[in-house]
Amino acid sequence: MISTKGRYALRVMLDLAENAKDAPVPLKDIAERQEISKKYLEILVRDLVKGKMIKGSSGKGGGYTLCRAPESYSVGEIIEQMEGPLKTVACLAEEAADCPRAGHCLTLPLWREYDQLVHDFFYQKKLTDLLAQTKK
Amino acid sequence: MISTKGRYALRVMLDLAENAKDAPVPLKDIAERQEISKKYLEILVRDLVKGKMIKGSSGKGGGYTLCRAPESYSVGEIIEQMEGPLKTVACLAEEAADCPRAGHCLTLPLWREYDQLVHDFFYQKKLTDLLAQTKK
DNA sequence: CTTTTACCTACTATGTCAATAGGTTTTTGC
DNA sequence: GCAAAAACCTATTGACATAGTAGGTAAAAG
Repeated sequence: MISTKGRYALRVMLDLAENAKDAPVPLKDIAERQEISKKYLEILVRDLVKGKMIKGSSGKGGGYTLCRAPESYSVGEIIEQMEGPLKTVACLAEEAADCPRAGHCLTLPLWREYDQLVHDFFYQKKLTDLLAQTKK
Repeated sequence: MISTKGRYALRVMLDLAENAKDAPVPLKDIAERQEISKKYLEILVRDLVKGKMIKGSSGKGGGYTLCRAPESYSVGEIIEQMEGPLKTVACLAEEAADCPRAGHCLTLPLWREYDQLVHDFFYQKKLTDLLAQTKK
């Protein structure tokens, strides 16, 4: 399950892409538009800043701006920034690399295939693909 | 993330498919082959029995047997039996059907598409598809 | 009537999620 | 230079799920 962290962060990114004219977008406005507690968004946004996906500027007239062009962000990288590696199954995480059953496990190929499917889906989807719907 | 419940249950089903000759397969044997605590497996197996996927018979010479032909079980139904509805995102669960943002949410179509992808993947995969690898 | 098996109830430690609360620093405009 | 507006920071909480463990009862066969 994709948690609110990832889902809200994606909405923040979309909101920034939509509402960035020239000035930074204050979190207060995003919170109101998205109907999400500003306090909670602060936490999420911090992770986005850490990941160099958005940039914050303090003070009056401040707010957040995207670091790159909207079409360059994949949904996958946003989700991974928020929730950690997009691993669908524990067997495929770093720590499980040494599973003694790996050689003959009947289910491992299935998880690999699934993991690949999910990864490809989210990394080929760009921020602008979601935005397109409104612009018509 | 798919939890151990779903993953272990799938392995139990595969073990049953592989080792069912004529007699029921005791859980003790499955636990040893799969290297999973028998005590924990008892809990998982209970859910499978409840879902009418396998049948248990008590007493000496007892054990578990599949209820249907192995090729008729999809991986999806096994996972859903163990972990509940295969919903990848809270927005798509029953309770969230009344989300006021649904009409103009930019992310909802993405989640729908993802959900469909996952659902199709797991429901088209049959138990026998995983088994095939050994039989060569 | 003993052994083997399934079946049942309860408990627990750990961790994550989804927030809330309250405060500090930075920047700009007046 | 000071007040307002914004980002930024630390800590805490309640609820829930996961991944088991423990100890027992019932049923069936030999």
